[in-house]
Amino acid sequence: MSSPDMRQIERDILPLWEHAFEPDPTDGEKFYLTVAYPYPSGAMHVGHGRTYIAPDVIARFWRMRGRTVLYPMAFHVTGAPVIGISKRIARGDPKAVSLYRDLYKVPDDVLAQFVDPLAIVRHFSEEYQRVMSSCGISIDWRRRFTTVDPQYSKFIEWQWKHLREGNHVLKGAHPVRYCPQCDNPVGDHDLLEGDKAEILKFTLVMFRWNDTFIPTATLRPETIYGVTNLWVNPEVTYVRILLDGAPWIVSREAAEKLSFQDHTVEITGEIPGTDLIDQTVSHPLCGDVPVLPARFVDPDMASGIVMSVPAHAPFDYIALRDLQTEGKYTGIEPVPLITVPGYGTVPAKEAVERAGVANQDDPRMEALTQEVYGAEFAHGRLFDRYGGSSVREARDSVASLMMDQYGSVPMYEFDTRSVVCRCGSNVVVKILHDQWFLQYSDPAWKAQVTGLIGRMDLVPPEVRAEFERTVDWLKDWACTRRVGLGTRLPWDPDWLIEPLSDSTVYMAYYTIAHHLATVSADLLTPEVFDYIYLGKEASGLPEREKLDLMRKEFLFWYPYDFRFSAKDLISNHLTFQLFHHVAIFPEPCLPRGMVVFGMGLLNGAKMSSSKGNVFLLEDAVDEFGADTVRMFLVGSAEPWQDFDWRNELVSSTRKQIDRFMNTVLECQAGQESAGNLDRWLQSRLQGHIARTTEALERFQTRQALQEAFFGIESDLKWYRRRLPAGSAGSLYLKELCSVWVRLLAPVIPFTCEYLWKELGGDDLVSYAPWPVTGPAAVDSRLELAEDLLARTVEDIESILKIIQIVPSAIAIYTAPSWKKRVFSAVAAAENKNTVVREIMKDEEMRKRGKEVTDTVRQCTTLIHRLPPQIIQQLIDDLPDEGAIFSAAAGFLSKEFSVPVSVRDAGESSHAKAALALPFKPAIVIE
RNA sequence: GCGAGUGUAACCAAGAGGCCAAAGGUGACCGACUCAAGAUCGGUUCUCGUAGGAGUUCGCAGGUUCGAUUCCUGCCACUCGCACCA
Repeated sequence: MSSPDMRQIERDILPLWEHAFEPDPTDGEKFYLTVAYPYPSGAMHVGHGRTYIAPDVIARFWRMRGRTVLYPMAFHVTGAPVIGISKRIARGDPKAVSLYRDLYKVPDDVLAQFVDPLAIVRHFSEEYQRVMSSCGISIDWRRRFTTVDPQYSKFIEWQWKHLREGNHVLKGAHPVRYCPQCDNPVGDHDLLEGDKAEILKFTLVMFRWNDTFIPTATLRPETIYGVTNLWVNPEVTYVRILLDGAPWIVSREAAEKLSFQDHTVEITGEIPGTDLIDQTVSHPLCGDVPVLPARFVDPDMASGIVMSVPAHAPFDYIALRDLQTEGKYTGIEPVPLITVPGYGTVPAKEAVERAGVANQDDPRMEALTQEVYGAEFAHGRLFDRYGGSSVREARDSVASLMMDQYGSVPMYEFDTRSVVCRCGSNVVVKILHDQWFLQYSDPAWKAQVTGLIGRMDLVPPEVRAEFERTVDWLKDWACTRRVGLGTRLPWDPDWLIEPLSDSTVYMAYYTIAHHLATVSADLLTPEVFDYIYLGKEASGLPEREKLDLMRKEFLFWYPYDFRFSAKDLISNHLTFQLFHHVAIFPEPCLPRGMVVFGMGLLNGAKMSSSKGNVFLLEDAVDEFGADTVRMFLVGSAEPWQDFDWRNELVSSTRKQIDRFMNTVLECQAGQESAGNLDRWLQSRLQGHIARTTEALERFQTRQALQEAFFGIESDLKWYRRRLPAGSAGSLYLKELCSVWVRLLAPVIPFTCEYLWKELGGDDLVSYAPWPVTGPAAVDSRLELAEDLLARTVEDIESILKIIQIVPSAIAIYTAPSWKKRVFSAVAAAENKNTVVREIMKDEEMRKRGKEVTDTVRQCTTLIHRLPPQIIQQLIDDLPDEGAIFSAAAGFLSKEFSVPVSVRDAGESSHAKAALALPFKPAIVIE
């Protein structure tokens, strides 16, 4: 191939950009965009590539439009994952070693250093910067930092001081999944089994048996009024314990679990379930009830003993019925306490009978329980004698009544069985103490965020609903950890600030990061940051000049204009950062907009490092070239849509870029002076410029490419087709190419930077002015004329295809002037029904009779089929079709290789000539 | 299960009441140029048709309308999130 080598171009261009994108404040307008910084624990794949390339296209676009653009990057290093990784590598875990050595291609000597977690992030942040640069991402690397830099920690301390002063940080207890073996809380990724298990909060209802408490666990404490008995499993041996000194009876499993939930537990003896059966127990809210046997009672569920409400719990009802069919306990009747629409007095009984369930071992019992509980929770009301409130309210109010007055305590339990840690032991629910929370549940704070969201520019607009839901749903967030990398909580240094909570306002840090790097962390007191970010004066501020500089720079950039992130972060990071911004920054510094991205697929399957289904970004750049990767990633789908990387599609993108480059280079050969055709090309170009600009203003990278790449390419195709044989086009093509190269520069900057030089540009295309439309260059009559010609060519082709004769001549008959008058009348008519009458008022027309009414009908159909925009143009000014076709007769002859004549249909007696209509000439092929 | 979103021809994807048999790209097929090509250029790509036309389509089933890919209802399938994890 004669075209220049892409990789060579990249090597030549990269040094020109090395310090090209390091903006300082100016007098002009700024554009500040940020993307969620990466956690550099592995190599970048093409999915990451798009996350940073799509914003780069936007950054480059605004830069060319004259804005001072800031696109910074840093590395999020906080948290526990790399610690786990380094442990696994140190242990020689084959999966981890293979992932890093084989997939991420880490050299052995570097891998050896990975026993230090910081070595991992250090290595991969270098990788990230190198690969991002090789993709042409226009980042200001001066501002790079990591979240464990001492200066950053000082910044976080300042942030948290404000959060605390704003009463957004609270201390409390919190139930977590906990592995007794590892002695640590466990997250989803630490689990072998049960990663979807949720923690449920049961109320332990304290029944009394002599001097001992028998706690029954329930999610529906309000049903206490309908308790008829307790259930114990006769096959289980329960234990007697002293819980915080009080005598209880629970299952052995429950005793262990309770010991993690804020209680001291001492096992003092055993008691077989059978010993409890037929005993009488009591509770102030339901009186004396007997203890009965039931097989369905699971000792590994909560306390292992349950209270029985046969009127409302299908399990209880059927277990009681099972006993009664054996003739036992026939004196017990269900005691209803809730009315619910759709059910009679005893809902559980009805549900069981409707389903025709035979006994308590029926597998459908689970679903029946859900059905009855669901209905009662949604629409049920307690009887008046129990307060008459809705089930929804009563559940909480009865629970707190029990807690306050009847010795109840909560017990946490998973909603699914078998939650197993990676280490193999069973996970329990543990109550962590002294845990700090960000109080996202605070209605006042929520309201501030909701208000902010309402004022923000969200792209695409569909995500607005999801943001609003998220704010609504957000509960308090446990924001401190015991293990991991990160900043210590300033007022409670035993705790580390959790990773999602130390990455919420760092966009403000970027604005001054390069200055902070030159300041000793010791000097960065909260007063210093208060001055820089909030303009608050304090006595004894150090390095006053530097601080003033930083204050000025912060005010120049802030607030950020757009934050970009993938859609999976809506429910945490993207929303958190809004909470933190409203808590700390004044109104003028609050975020302006967010753009939410779709996810990436590889050959139709989800990209996943652990499954090995990834394509590394660096490999992609090596194989296809940076511009190809860029164009594919932003051109195959809009940023918020999911995209699918397929190598064969990427290769064709590469060909498109080659084609573009060759075309631009060839266009330099045009020598003729510009003619009508060039004016047409120029006129069309104005539309492409306008639509490309509009698309990029809306972050529609794909749409922009459609216009700027394929739109212009297809015009050029028509242009060349129209050109006389042997012509290389006119001098105008150079001008067009100058515009074209600039329109594509944000997407394929390497190619365009190279071409810009070839076209004689002095400076970087990255800073060349974005093309603007020239209204004077628009010639809609010319465009209409070419449109007519193209439509006619299509018609001729379609006729030729069908009749399959070798033509010897083609005649084009343009519509006679009276038909033009009919057409205009029909097109402009508001009432299509009376238009015939209007036209017939004309003497001339009346003479033609039926011919006119036929023409009206044909015009109506034709008008219906043409775009309204063209109709408007035709109403304003019908083109001189005779002149258009005569001028193009040479072209048409060349196209179809036969003589082409142009005549007025009015002067022909040919039968087909009568079919001629304005904008749709009759065609006769012989 | 709950919340948000999506479903268009072989594939990706535009269209948001009549401009729609539905842009653009990819792939496939046919030609041209070539010793040759995965390179380039032109054409075709729902079905039927010897005159620019007709017929059947836009996840499925209903409904509103003179008219629906576009609006409403229900169903089905897929994607993301459901928390202490980046």
